[in-house]
Amino acid sequence: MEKGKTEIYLTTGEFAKLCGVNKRTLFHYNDIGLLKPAFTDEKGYRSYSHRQLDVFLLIHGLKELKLPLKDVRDYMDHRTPQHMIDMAQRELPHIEQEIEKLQDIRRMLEETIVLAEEGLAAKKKAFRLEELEEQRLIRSGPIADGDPSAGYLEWTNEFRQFDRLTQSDASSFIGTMTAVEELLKEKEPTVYFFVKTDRQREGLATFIKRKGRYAVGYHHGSYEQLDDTYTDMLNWIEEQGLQAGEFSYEEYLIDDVAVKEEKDYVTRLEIEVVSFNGEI
Amino acid sequence: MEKGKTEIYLTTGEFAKLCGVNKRTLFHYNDIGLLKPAFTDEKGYRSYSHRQLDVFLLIHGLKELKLPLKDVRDYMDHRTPQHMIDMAQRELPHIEQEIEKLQDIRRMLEETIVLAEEGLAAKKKAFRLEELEEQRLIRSGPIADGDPSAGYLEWTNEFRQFDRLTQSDASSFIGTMTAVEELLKEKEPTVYFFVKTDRQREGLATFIKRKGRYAVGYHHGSYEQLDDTYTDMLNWIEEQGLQAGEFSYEEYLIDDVAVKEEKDYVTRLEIEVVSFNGEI
DNA sequence: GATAAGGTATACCGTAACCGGATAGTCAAG
DNA sequence: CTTGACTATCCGGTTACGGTATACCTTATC
Repeated sequence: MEKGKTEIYLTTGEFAKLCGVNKRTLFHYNDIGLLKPAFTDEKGYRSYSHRQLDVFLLIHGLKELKLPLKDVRDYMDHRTPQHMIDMAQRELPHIEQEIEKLQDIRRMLEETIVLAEEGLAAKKKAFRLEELEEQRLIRSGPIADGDPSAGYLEWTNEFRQFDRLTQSDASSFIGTMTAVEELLKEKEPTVYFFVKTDRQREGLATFIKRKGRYAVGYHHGSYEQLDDTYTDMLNWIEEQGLQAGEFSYEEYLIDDVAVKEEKDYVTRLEIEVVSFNGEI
Repeated sequence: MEKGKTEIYLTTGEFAKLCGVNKRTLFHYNDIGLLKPAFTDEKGYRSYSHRQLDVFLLIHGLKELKLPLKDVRDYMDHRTPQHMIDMAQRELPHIEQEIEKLQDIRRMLEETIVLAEEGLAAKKKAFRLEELEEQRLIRSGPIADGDPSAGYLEWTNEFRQFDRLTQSDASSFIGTMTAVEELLKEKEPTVYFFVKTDRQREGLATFIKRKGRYAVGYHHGSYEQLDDTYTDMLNWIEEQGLQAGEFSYEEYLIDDVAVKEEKDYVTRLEIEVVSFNGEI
């Protein structure tokens, strides 16, 4: 029909299949003036050129990068090779961001699995000693009793602000630590929030959790009863001829994320331990 | 207030900021029963627990993986540690897929830039000789004159089907090749579509574009006039005391994707070249 | 050449996942 | 005790589609 070069024309259905989308999507793109068929015959039947696949793929890719179709259309309306180059160079960094976001999600899911598995395997009141490695923590300031949310918000703001600049390898899950001597006092103990991290971070308060022996146990159920398990653990430490060290740590293995009821929560407790002679 | 462990409560605005989303999103999640504040006071004021951030991040992450919120809610309604583990393990492969999709888009944008830049730099009718490396192509069958779309559709179907299994390092852009001897005949020449690839692929017809000397030139404008440029190029080859080889190749540097009008298209033409004695 | 199967365009309505604005109530600081 | 900044609720709007009904068109088949 055409005298020029090979041009292949497809019906809406064929082209939609080629693009891997619903036919309605192509109608929609036509309606908003984003991608029109190469031509439409007198009966209203549309014909897309095979070359328009590239255009569709570009649109589809930009949409994947969260560009609103309106913006894509604005580009398409004024497209020139230079605009194209500029736009592509503007968008390339967004791809990296999106990939890093996905990697964060992957880390979260992987960690969630690990925590949930440890929680499922946790035996009640079975305390033990473990040699733990040094661990770098990003730690909040002490959470005051009066207005705890102020300190928390301040810390998370700092933290997440930082997090958005330099991509984090930090765990997404928050734990808490407490001075052991405050654990069983009448008044509320001073606690610190932390997340684990691998790297040193300039400008964020980090804290080194000491390498050494820890008593490890699991608390099952509501956080209200944590004190009981702490008491049991401290007694157990004494029975072993040992002495509690400076800090205790809590990690929430199974919580809101994995179960609905508080009674099913599982929390991992660690208490630093020293021998009676005071050595670590 | 609470006698148990440190629990921090935040207003909707604070929690929204912590989550990095609009406050309305939290209302929405409440409305659809996905994430409810830890409690609501008698005046309707909501309080979210700081621990609910994890729940929000899980929801947000799953949404990023294109899981409908309805499905997320179904999970949340029946969450158990085992369901959580199963779900996370189901979703992890999707993350890889999403990442690969983004990498495909990156390749497309990068290639688009390269092509557009070459197109912008292309001088009209300035032919030259280039030594080109061997290039592996995934090539369609000959596109018949009678019903060209049949062959094209068959090929792209094979190709894209294959593409979805083994992740491609193929270029997204399609070129064409033609036997030189058919170029200037009266009837339509037989053309083949191709995409460049690096790897060998079992089960897909590949073709090796020969290493060697090529005459290279650019055609500006509509594809209807390609014949003219081909004629000029073939004449030029003769003037150089050379002879055209077996195949010619077309790559579309600037087309629909980068400009609106056919007159601004730029196409790169390559014609295989041999010396008069018949050597390559 | 009639028919049936399947494909097409138009029109209208519905959906998911929000966002914005108006209104009215609430709270904290000076 | 007022002022400014927050809060909840209600209503409607937005984006990017998807479903369905209707009527028309095309192709393969008998």
